[in-house]
Amino acid sequence: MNSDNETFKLREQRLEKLKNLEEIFQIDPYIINFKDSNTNSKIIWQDFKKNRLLSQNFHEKFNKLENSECSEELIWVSGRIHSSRNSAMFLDIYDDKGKIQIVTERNELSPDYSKEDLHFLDLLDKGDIIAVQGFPYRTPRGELSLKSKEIFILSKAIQPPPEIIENKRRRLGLTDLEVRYRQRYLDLMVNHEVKEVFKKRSEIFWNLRNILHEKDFMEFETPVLQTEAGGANARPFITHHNALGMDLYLRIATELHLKRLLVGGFEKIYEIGRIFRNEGISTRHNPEFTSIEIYQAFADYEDVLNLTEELISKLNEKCNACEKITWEKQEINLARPWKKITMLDLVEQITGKRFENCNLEQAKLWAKEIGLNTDDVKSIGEILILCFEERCEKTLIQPTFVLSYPWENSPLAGNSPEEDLLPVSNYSKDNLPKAQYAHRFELFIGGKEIANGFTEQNDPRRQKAAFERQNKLKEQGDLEAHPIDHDFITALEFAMPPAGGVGIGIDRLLMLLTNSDSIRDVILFPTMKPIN
RNA sequence: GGGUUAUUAGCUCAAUCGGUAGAGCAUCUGACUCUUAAUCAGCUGGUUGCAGGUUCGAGUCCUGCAUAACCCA
Repeated sequence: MNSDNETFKLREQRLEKLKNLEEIFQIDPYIINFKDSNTNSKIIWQDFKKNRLLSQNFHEKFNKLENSECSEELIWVSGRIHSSRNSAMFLDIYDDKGKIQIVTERNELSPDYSKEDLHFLDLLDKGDIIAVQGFPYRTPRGELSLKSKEIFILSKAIQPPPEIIENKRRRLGLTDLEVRYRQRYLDLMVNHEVKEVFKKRSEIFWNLRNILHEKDFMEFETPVLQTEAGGANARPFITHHNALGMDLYLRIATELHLKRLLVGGFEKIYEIGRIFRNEGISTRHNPEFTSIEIYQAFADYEDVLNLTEELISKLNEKCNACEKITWEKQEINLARPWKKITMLDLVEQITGKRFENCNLEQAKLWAKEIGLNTDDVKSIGEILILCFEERCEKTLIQPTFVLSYPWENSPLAGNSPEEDLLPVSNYSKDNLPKAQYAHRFELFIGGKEIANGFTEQNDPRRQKAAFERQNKLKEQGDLEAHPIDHDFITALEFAMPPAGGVGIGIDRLLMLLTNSDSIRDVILFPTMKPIN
């Protein structure tokens, strides 16, 4: 990352060793470069590929060896040198599954390993990737090791790795967050628990697909490049298509295309995909993140609510031993069934105000009593949402489904008000509909939104009205308001079956399941500003 | 967008009131065929994030910039 003298020197030292390997030992330190004429290297490489044992299998297979006992079976292992003790007599190498100690005996390696007062073992460095052929052997002190017969450098490290954690009490390893995120390979190389988090990430994706597959859901991919970015309220990224000579948006949701598939006749579908939202970066927000959206035809929000509960419970079973887990120092109990409460009741519980059977003036007065600014608010529903977001969300530590959202911020959900059928121009400040509730839920755990689902709006007239209302907000300067998607309205006009849909933020779910405080700890390469 | 804090050797960190830039580990050289944080001896290693300013003198004080973390909107 920098070009300091010391870094340069360490690099030069290693390049010198590399040169010695090449010139004195006639070894290519990147073994795949062997010449076709070099049959020896070719045979070694083929034999290694065929007979390599992973550390896990090595330990299982030879676990029975007694202290000082040496097996007669000749095997191959490989990995990165993490530590070298006693002039390379003991090398700890790590492969994907764990550690193997290599025991080398200088004098017993063939004469080829010593030339011109140089010993091959002295040209090995921490960070090098080597292959070792040898005999399984348990040292007198009791560590299962491999006694080397042949050692080959597969790939020489020109830069030293960061300090490797050997002992959690004393060594800190790589702690610089910037280096950990910018050069994640170093983080993975030396911080074993980081690797565990990302193994869990991979397993969760696998399990998610597996569970849905068993329920007859099909996975599809819909476009990332779109002429209108819809399906959510968020600012999109803009990109440019050269040949078409036009700007395109990166998607902010997968929703509207998946619902087109419901119109087409698929009944149980989902997409796991990358979503891009042009907003701030924080411990809970990365500009690109991964969501899963699931749609089920001839169903409603209750069906996908139950599916959500089942999915998250099962995923937790797969990666944690217990239903009681810890997140951000809070104990969270994922035992089912999870709490369900309407937004109206919840706001009443927390603030003592029930925003029902009242006019807008009264509602504003109550909101003011709670200490909320209602200057820009135009309806009771919006006040309710404000109270919920400002006063209630953070209190939802245990899994809670919040039900019945005001239609104002649910433009794609079913059960929109009758007034939606009126032309938009009929709305005026004094003629806004009273609060009415969409068939919608959001799941909160640890005070954070994890999932959002609803019965899908399938009335093209009401959907169009909702879009037009959003578009009006857009014209008034709301950058996150939903654009009108005429093509989607057309699709609805061909009739979409009643359906339930849910979206789950997978990165946040992973934060929960892996007890991570920052979204950057569950995303391999989080978005970072370039240096300079 | 606003506020707070941080940035010193390859790594992890010290440096009192503004007064010679320091340690451990790593690297390197050697000893030892011994280990598991191996050990022992020795040598290296610095434009203190960058650019200015104040001062006899700045790692330390001031201004700006860069990056990051945390908090707020």
